[in-house]
Amino acid sequence: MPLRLFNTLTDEKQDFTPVRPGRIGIYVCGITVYDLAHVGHARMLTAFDAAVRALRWTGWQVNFVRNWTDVDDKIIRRANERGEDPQQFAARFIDECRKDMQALNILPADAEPKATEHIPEMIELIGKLIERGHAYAAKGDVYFSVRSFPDYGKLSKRNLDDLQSGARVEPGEQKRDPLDFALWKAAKPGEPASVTWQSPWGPGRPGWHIECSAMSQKYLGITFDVHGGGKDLVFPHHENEIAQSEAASGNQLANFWLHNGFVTIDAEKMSKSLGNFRTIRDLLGQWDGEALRAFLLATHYRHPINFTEAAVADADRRIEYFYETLAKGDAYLSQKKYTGGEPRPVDEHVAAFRDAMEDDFNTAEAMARVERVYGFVNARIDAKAPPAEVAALLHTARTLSHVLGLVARAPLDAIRERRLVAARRKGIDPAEVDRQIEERIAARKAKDFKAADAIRNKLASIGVELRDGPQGTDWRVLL
RNA sequence: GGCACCGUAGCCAAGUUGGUAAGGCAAGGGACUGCAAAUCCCUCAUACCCCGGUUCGAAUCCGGGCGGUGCCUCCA
Repeated sequence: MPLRLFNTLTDEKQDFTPVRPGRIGIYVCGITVYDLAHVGHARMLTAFDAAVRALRWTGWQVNFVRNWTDVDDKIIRRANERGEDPQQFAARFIDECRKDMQALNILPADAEPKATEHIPEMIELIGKLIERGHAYAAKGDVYFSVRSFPDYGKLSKRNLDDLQSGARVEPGEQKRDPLDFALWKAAKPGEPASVTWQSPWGPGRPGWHIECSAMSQKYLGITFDVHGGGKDLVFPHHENEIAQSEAASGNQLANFWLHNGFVTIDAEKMSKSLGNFRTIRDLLGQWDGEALRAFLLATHYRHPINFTEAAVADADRRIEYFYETLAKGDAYLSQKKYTGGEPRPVDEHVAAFRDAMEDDFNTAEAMARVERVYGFVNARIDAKAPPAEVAALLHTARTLSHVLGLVARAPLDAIRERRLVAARRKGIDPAEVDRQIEERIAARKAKDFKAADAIRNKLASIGVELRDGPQGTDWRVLL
């Protein structure tokens, strides 16, 4: 099956055709770093990470660019409030964000350009726009003249007259038309030197949109394959990028535009004003990073996801099931002294998974396919199937999970780590649990099942579940 | 007001270039177990917000409603 992608530009699912055969250039608008990243950022990161992994796995040579916006009004304001230099402030949050990304198993992009490191490219692009009559300088600011670009609105399906009514001019702005937007902002009194650059129009700093036009062109060329980001960027950010890039070059910016849906909380968009804002960091204190990732991948990237504890718990259960199955499979093969070498994946399952991912990155469908494979692993082990058969299924489950960026750890390590996270969430003391288990083992040896059951019930009441097996007694935290 | 999106079982969620409803959770039954848990097997939507229309055939297309969300200002 060919790769099919839903394109915001055409509002339909289309067969993908690359600019250059076998290669895909992708630019995704990253994060503006003025605070810890939230679950919405996690969704964007996870969606495009899974997409890139899937593309590589299916044989595409991918050039993936994800930028950092490290200069903007909010960064400057926040940094000022804390008496910190804006550049250092932004750099600090990039570091914090990278920690979160690691926990979510997000791979680094091929290039992660920062806006502040591409000021000359932006100045050059702005110069070209002025030259071509699409932009004008006014008292140290430079604005893009929206009316000079006839295609304006083609991505967000808006017409200029509708926009006109809602547009407004901030005090101090020098716009000729309220719809025009800033390419360059003159430095204001008191702004730190670290966020002020010299330009032909005087000292200042770039507007938000121009960085993506400049950086995407630098790393991916004039017309590239895929441009992505959150749905809220469609207007005005991506619309403005298109206007800048296409007005400057006369060519299409990107052939496919992909936008991920929002994460909502209690069915409302997260926002600071509503106070329903959840940072990744906050969640990682309670949940396993892979469980969060699985939660985000369980819904198609374009649809909204409603964040609930129950939904994350559900995803957590799946990750648990995956690791338990891997551990059981590994144990089975080693017990059977299996030495069949590198097993072949099971074609049927690989094909079903691949079809799902190539259908507009349908991770929900793909997850269901993977789960089925784990189910087969367990079923065949229970049926005492030949090790070679189990090995093939196990290998398939692992491979496909890795494409989704799941199950990255050694099973036994993961199970132990996950249990600690869960115990912390529930306020359970692992050492105390171990002590009680010792007591119960003694009771069971003495055939005092009444005492043994009493201990189990006591532990169950605080959310600890015991598992008696041939190797002794193990425990898990109930969700 | 303009522009998009969404409405599928108790819950979550695929399927929407039409062909007769994936999967998960929960629930019930069974195997296994000292009892459990884990695991496996079986059952679980004549039905896809409502009303019309097109069609041999519609959850999928068209029209009209109802309900919800987002964007139109910074926002993943």
